[in-house]
Formats: sequence, C-alpha cells, structure tokens
Amino acid sequence: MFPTLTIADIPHHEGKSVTLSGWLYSKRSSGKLAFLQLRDGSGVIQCVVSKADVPPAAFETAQRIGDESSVTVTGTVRADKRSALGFEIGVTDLTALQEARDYPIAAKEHGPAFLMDHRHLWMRTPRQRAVLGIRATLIKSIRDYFDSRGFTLTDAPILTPAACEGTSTLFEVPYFDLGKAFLTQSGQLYGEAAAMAVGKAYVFGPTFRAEKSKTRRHLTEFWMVEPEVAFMDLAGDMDLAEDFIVEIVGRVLEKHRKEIAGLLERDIAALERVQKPFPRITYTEGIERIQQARPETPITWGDDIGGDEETILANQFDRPVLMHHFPSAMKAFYFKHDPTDDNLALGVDVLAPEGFGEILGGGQREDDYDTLLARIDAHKLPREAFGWYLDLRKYGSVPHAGFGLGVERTVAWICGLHHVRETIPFARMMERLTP
RNA sequence: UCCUUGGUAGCUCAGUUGGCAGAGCAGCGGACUGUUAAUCCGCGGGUCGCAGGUUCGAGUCCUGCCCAAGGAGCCA
Repeated sequence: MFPTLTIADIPHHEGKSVTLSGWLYSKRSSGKLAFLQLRDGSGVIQCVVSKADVPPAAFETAQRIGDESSVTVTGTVRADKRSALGFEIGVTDLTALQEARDYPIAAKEHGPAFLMDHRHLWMRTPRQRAVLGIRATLIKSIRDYFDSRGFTLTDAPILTPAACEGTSTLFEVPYFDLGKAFLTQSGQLYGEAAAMAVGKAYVFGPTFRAEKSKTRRHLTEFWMVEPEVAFMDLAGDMDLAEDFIVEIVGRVLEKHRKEIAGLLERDIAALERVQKPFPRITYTEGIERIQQARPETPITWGDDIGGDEETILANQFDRPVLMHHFPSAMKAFYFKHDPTDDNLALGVDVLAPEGFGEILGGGQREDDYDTLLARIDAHKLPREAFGWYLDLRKYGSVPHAGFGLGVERTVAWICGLHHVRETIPFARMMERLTP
C-alpha cells in the first residue's frame, strides 16, 4: 500500500508525521545532513535527513542515491521560512524503490535537440510539468466552454478518404481493399454535417499535416478544436471566437497565475488584457497598416500575410486582433464569398499578440448547392468525393459558420513559449518521431 | 524543397597562422550539521558528425554525404 498523500497537500499536515513517495529531484549533502528535494508530480518539497534522526541504512541510502531515484520518505511536516513551499519534512525514515544513476538531465543548460531526445525525462522538470498542466487546463476549459453552451461533441474520423481542402500534403495509410486512406487534416467538413444534426457541434481531436514545415509554429501532429454552428454568419462567428478566447484564457489564468508568472516568467498583464472587445480589421485594412508600418518592403493586396507581417499587425494592438474578409483566392473552396464583392471570402483569423501568430482561423461556409459545386470544379477537386458534403446543401441548407483553434499555438501564447514543441507531451515534427 | 548557422568529453562550449585534445558543469572517491545551480580536495572521461582528398603533419584547408537549430513557402 502506497501513501495517498501528495506534496501539494503538505501544508494541511503541519506538525504531523507523513509518508510520501516520489522521485529525488536534486540533493545536497554534508557529512551528517542531507537535503533531498522530493518531487511527486504535485510539487516539490525539501526533505532534511539528519544522521542522528534516521536508521544508519536510511542515511546511507540518502547519501548514495542519484537524481530521479524513486523513494518513500517518512517524516514530520514543519514550517520553515527557508523552504520555497513554506514547509519541509524532517525525515525519520527513507527507503529507495529504485536507485537511479547518471540521470542525463542536469539542472544546467541543455540544447533543444538534447532535451527533445530526452523528452520522456525532460517532462519531469517543474517548468515542463507546469506547461503540461496548463495544456490540460486549457483543454478542459475548451470542453467546458462548449459543453455549457449547448454544443454537442461530435468526433470526426481520423482516417479519411480524401483531402478536406485538397491543398495540404496528407499522410497516407493502406486501407484494406479500399486502397489508401489519409490522416485527417481537419474535422471541419464532418463538423458541418454534425451541425446540421445537432445545431451546435464541436470537433476536438488530433490533426495531421504532412507538409515539410520546419518552424517554431509547426507540428506534423497537433490538436485542434473546431466548433461549427448552424444559423450563424461571419459576424456571429467572430463574436463566438472572441467570447471563447476571453473565457479560456481567463480560466487558465485563474488556475495557473502563479506558475505562468513565476516558473514561466511570463508577462501576466498581457494576458489580463485579453478582454472584449478585440480590435477587428479587414484584410484590406491589414495590408494598408503593414504598408504604412513597413514602407521599405512593399506588400500588395492579394499577398499572403506571413509571420513577419502578422507580428507587425499584432504589435499595433494590446490584445488579440480579428482579421476578416480575405481575398477569396487565398481561402479554401468552402468559404462563402461576400455577397457584395465576390473577390472577398467571409473568413476570419485571430492573431495572438506579441508575435505568437495565428491561433484561430474560420469563417462562414458556402451554403448554396450550385455555388459550392462550381467552386469544387474550379478548384479541380473530385466531385464524387464531396457527394455527402454537397448533400448538406441539398437537404435543408442553412447559413453556418465555425472556426478551428490550434491548441499548441494557444498554449505557446499563454505560456510565452518560443516554440510549440514544448506545448505537447510528445511532439511530432518533420525530423522527429521519437521518443 | 530552398536559404542561413552549426556538429569537439554525459551536458554547455573554447580551440589562434595547419604543429601534443581543453575549460566549466555533471559523474566517481574523500571532507563538511542548514544547503538552495552548496563549498573545498582528488580522479576518470574523446571515432573532434561520416567518407574521401591536400599536406611531413588536419579539430583547423578542400569535396561529398548525414544530422541539428533557425527561417522561407504552407498552415492552426
């Protein structure tokens, strides 16, 4: 029987004798005294082993064991100002479950390649543990947001018959006698079908992109949440995106304020400013703003807004900015075009502040059968693959809209992390399939 | 796929004009009863990414390849 007490609960047990199990995070020792930093996933506490207070074998164990050895410690909880937690354990006994040697990760500087090679161990460090916890809270906040507002979770398949958008490169897998299947790059089209069934739907799952993207904002496998709502236009979609982001950032901040400000040393004020209303600009206004801010490198209407341009725009505001009405040529076939200007698509992107880039993209979908069919032909997509999708426009079509939010980019923004590889337990990237 | 910068001890890096392979940290042994990246003494540790080439001699110069980091394109 192992103790159920965790380090996080220690402040409620002052003066009592407790037993804790965990891992040796670090150790300093002198001749008759050893300071063990014990880690159990809920926190870290200093355990003081005095030679006079423990059996000789326990003291020898304390002197001998290396970092990340698994141990069970018994001792008295006492308040101590010198401890970071405010408490420490005066150890009366200690046993090692397994004695570790030569733990590769030191409390020193390491390069990203080394850390990613040791991701299975790196995730034990307090900083990484905090990021994983924040990711978990963000995902719960996302689910709670939709679950409490009448949305129904409608999981989309991961194995799909064809490209959803026909653009990105897809991962191929053999599929019995049916030939090839592909890993999904978006659940959106299925989300649209679900919205026609349940009204408000959301898809939440992993997504795969086989593009050879090698940047700090890209993973080949990432998680995306994609709400889709029947009877919603672009304006409603933007309101939803704004309300959603305010809510989920607020929830994470509420629970993890100390870790974000302390361990992650992130500017909390920047997150506190994430309040309604967000600035809203059209793509056209965005291009004008970039031209003014950076006259030396011309940009013209119709150009893509790349990473540098996103940062220029984001830096002009103190909170996320909604950019909408993009050139229709830039967007996928399913976007509804502006009824007053066919060159514009009713899409919206959200750029996170401080150069963290695009975290959300969405818009109003084309709901007219003939228009959508013509669009599929114009994009040279196989009609037969979209038969079921076209059906949605044949049987009770309604205006509808939705968006996709990238979980990893959102975590990177909230945590102030430079690279998305730290925001997922085990990152999959172009050059990395292990651990 | 393209561009840039890298690859030297377990880790982070230095290595001059081509002339004996180095430091800090980690590890191991020892000392120390209040340490916070403890301190002090001692010790071990190398396929200089790989394969060729030039040279009396290559970590250093040349060619090819592999790998990594950052960026571009594409995207969330």
